[in-house]
Amino acid sequence: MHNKLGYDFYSRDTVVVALELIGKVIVIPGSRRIKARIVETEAYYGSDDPASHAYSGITKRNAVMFGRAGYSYIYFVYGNHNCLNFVTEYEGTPGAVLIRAVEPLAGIDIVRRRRKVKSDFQLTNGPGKTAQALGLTIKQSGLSLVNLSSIYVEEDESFTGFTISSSPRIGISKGKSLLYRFFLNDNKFVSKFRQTN
DNA sequence: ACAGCGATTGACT
DNA sequence: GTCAATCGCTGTA
Repeated sequence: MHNKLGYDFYSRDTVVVALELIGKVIVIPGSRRIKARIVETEAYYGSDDPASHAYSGITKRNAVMFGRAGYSYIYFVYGNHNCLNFVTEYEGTPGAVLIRAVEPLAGIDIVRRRRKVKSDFQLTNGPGKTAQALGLTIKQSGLSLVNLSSIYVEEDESFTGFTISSSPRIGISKGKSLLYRFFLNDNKFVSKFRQTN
C-alpha cells in the first residue's frame, strides 16, 4: 500500500511526527520522479526550543513554521545548502521536522546526476545533500504536502521490523540536552554523527 | 545600511 | 582530525 499522508498526520506533536516519519517514503512525482525512504529526522519546536528558527518569534524566513501543518519549510544556510522540513503542530503554534537523511529507492540515476560523489551512501546522508538530491530549494518552501503537491510522503507497509535510536540534534549550539534526533539503526544513509542514546 | 552568523559540506593535514 | 566557502536572514541603527 502507498497511502499519502494527510494533514492529520502532520498536525500533531513535533517529536511524535519526527519519530513516525522514520521509515516512510518521500515522493517527488513527475518527469524527474524520485522516491526516498526517510532514515533520519530532527524535531524543532518554538518559543521553548532555543535551537529552533522559531524561538524568537515569527520572521519572514520562518513564517511557514507558524502556519498550518503539512507544508514544506525549506531554508538556505551557510551560503550553499538548502534544508527540507515538514511543518507540524497547528496554526499559530510553530513546529517543523528537519529531514536529515534519506535512502534513495527510485530515480537514483537522477540523484547521481545531481550529486557527484564516489559512493552511493554519500548521495543523501545529510540535510543539504538530501535537499539537493531531491531537487529542492527555498523556491519550493511553503508547498502543501497534501493538496496538488509536488512533494509528499507515503506509508510503506512492507517496511517493517526496523528499530529507531535517538540522540541530541546536530549542529546546534543551544538545546543540546534534548533527544530530538531520530534515525534508523543499521542504515548506511544515516549521517556520520551516529552517537546513540 | 551593514556586520555577524548559521538546523552544512567537502577538501585537506 | 581541522577549516574555509558562501550568502540570505536577522538584529541593530
